[in-house]
Amino acid sequence: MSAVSRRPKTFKLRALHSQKKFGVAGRSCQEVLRKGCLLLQLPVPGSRLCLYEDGTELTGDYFWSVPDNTELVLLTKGQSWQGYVSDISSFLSVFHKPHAGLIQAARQLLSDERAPLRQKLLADLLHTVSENSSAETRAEDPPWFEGLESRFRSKSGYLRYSCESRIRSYLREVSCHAPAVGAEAREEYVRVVDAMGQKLRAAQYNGGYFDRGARAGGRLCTPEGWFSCQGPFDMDDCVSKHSINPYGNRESRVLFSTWNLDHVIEKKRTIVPTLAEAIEDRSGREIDWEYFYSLLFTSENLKLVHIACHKKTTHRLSCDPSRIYKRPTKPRGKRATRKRP
DNA sequence: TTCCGTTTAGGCGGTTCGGC
DNA sequence: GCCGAACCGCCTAAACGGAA
Repeated sequence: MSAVSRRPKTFKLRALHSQKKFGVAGRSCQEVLRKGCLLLQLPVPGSRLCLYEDGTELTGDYFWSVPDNTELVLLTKGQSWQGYVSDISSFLSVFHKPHAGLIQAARQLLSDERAPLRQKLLADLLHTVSENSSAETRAEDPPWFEGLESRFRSKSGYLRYSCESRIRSYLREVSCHAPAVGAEAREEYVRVVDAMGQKLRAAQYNGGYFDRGARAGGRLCTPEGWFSCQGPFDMDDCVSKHSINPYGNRESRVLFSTWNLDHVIEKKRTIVPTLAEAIEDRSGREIDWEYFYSLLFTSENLKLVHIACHKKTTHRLSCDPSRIYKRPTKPRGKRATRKRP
């Protein structure tokens, strides 16, 4: 059947970033394009049609295979359209620096909304855009400090404290294990714990992990205070892309306390018993306590995870046996020889 | 008195293990 | 298989004690 004898194909046509749609019919791509340009008052040279759904360009071959009333976008020279993705992207860009009127409009929508899904989306949206993460002091953002002791005067200071507090509790737990260590090894165990304690104090209990003002590499967040979930202990990444900015508002601050610093190699089941056993069996060798320090207190073995990514099952991971004891230093005067692999 | 570091008590939710 | 106890993984708020 020739194109001339066929019934015209119908489309819903719109210009880029316009919500207004027009019905257009035609027997060829060129005819629809010509009519569309006339209707939308756009130049025909350089213009083209593509599917609203996914941005596929409508060509002559493809013309008759699309269903009637397919939605099209008319693009002029230099314009592009990737489908729904483009809509979501422009929607998000509006919220990057939201206008007060937009927040007001969203609040109004939420107050009238009854559908749970839309309520949830609007509430989440408002929660996110009403953050005041750039504020740092109590004077700049009093609601953020609600319920906190008066001694906390800055957000970074409080979050630093919160991290220090977590790390200190790890040290305490290691220390509490001393009575379980054999009498002969106990003294050495206490000495090792003391050494780790000194190093921790010098590092200010690694409180910088939660401090957005800490140097890059020493913190787990962006300079704005955004933390991303590092995923369960047995995965490289967080599939759900969890993220949070506890500096934003009080609710985020409270919610952040449910995030965990998860030991990849477990503290109580593995690291502490391994350390105790290594000290008991050391027979003259020197414990590499800095290796245990890195496992217990540093991001080398700690993952910041959303509560849903915190797996409480046994991790079944063990310490690296080659790093438990310090390597003996080679005697002076003899040149070290290297074994070929 | 205030500040600050540390300890204690308690909460939640998970797994493991042994008795029935 | 079910149930409860014990244990483990985290966390916070409140209390405590020493220093400024």
